[in-house]
Amino acid sequence: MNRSEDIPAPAVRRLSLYLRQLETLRDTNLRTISSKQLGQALNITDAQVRKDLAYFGQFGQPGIGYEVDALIRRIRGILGTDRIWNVVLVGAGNLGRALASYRGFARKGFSLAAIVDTDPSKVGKVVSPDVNLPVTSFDQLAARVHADDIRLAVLAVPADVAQEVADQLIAMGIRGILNFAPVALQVPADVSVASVDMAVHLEQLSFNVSATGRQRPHNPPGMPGDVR
Amino acid sequence: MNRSEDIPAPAVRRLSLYLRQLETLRDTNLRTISSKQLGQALNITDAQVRKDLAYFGQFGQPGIGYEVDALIRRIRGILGTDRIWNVVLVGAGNLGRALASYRGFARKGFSLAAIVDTDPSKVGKVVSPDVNLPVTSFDQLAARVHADDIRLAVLAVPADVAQEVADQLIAMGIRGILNFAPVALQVPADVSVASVDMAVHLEQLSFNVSATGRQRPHNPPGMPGDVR
DNA sequence: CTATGTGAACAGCTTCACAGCG
DNA sequence: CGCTGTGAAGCTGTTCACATAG
Repeated sequence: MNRSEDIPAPAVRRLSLYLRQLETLRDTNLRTISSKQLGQALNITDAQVRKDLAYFGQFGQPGIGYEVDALIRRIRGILGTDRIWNVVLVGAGNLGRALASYRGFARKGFSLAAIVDTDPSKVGKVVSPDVNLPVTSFDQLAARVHADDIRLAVLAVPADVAQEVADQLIAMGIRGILNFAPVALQVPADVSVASVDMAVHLEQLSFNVSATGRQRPHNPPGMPGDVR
Repeated sequence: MNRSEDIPAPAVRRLSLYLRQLETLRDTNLRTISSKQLGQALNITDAQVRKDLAYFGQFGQPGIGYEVDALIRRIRGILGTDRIWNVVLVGAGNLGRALASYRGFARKGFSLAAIVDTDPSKVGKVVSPDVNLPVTSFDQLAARVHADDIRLAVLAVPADVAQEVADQLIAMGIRGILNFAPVALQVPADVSVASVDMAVHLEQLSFNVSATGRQRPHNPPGMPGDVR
C-alpha cells in the first residue's frame, strides 16, 4: 500500500496535532468533523487536512466529514501508537524527574518501562512520587531493553555526555531518541532523533518578537506570528 | 536592509543550531570555521549554511571561512539575544520547577524574572533550590510585566487552562509564548507561539521507527532518520 | 587552491479549484 | 448542496554549480 517514505515529514507532524485535537473533541458530543472544522482549530487550511489524511487512503464521507472515533483509530494506526511502546527515561535529574511524572505517556500509548541514571546514589530509589518505578543502573539497562522490547529512549542527561549515552543506547537496540540535551546527536540512518531545546525555542520567539515588535508592548497587529 | 519577514522560518531555526554549535566550538581552539565544517556537525549541507547566513549580509572570508567569535555575535544580533530578555515562567508544577532550574536561561540571554502560580499554597515559596525567586501570585503579574518589560512567557500549566492563561498573558503585554501544554493556542497575529509537546515528538519517533523497523532491533540501515 | 556568495535549476510542500459522491 | 479526494498550479525552500575573492 502506502510506503511511509513518501509521506512529507510536516504531514506526519500534523497527524499528531489532528490526533490531539480529535481526542479533545471526542470528550464533547462531536461524532463527526469536517476538514474545515479540524483545520480551524489548528490554523491549518481544510485542503491541507484533506491532503494529509488522503496520503493514507480515503475514509471521509463526502457531504458529512470524518467520523471522529474512526479517524482517531486510523491516525493511531498510522503513527504506530495503536500498540504500547515501552520507553526508557535516561537521566533522573530535575528535568528527567519532571518528565517521569508526565501523565501523557500512558494516555498516548507509551509506557515508561525504566528510569536509569549513572549516579549510584539514585539507583534503587523512586525519584518521582507519581511513578513507582525505582531508578535502575545504566549497566542493567541492556538486558531490560531486550527483555521488554524497549525501542524508544527519552534522553535527559547533561549535554557533555549526551552523544556518548546515545551511542550506548543505540548499541543496546534503541531505535528512536527524544533528545532534551542541547547538542546535535550523530546517529546512524536507521535511528530517529527528535530534539527539544528550550533555548532554541526561546530564540525563535526572540527573533519573531524583535521582528514584529519595535512598537510599545501590545499594540497593532503585524505578521503571521505562529511559529508552529 | 533586510526585513525579517522574508527569511524562511527553517533558516531562523537553523541559526539557533549554528549558534549552539559555535558556542561549543569556541571552547576549543577553533578561531575560524567553514560552512562545510559547521554543516557537517549538524547534518546540513554547506550550501544551506551559506545561504542561511547570506540572508543577513556577507561576513565570511573566501578561502578562510567564518570567524567564530564574530559569527556568534552576528547571529545573536540577528536572533535578538544580544540583549537580555526577561521571561516569566507560568506554572510551578513538576515541569515548571524543572524548567526553572534550567541553567541555559542565563547563558543564552534570557533571565527568569518571575515565577507565577495560581495555587496560593505555593505563593511566596522558593520552588526550585537553584533559583532564589519566590513564586508570585498571578494577580501581581501584570504589574511585573510592565515594570520589568517582560515580553516572553514559558507556559507550563495544565492543558485545560492553557488558553485562558495565554489570553491573560497577552492582555498583559506578553508577545511570545513557549507553550508546554498539549493544546493548540489561538493567539493574535502579533504574538508568537512555540510549542513543545512530548507526545507529539514521541509519536514522530513511533512513526519513524515503525517505518524503518519491521526487522529485528538494530539491524540494517534504512532511511534519512533524523527528525529534527 | 580553498571557500564564499548567489543566480538558476530543482524538489517538496501547500493551495487552488473542481469533479464526484452521498 | 456540503464536503471529500485530487490533479494541476503555485510557492517556498534546498541544492547545484560557478564566478569571484583572498
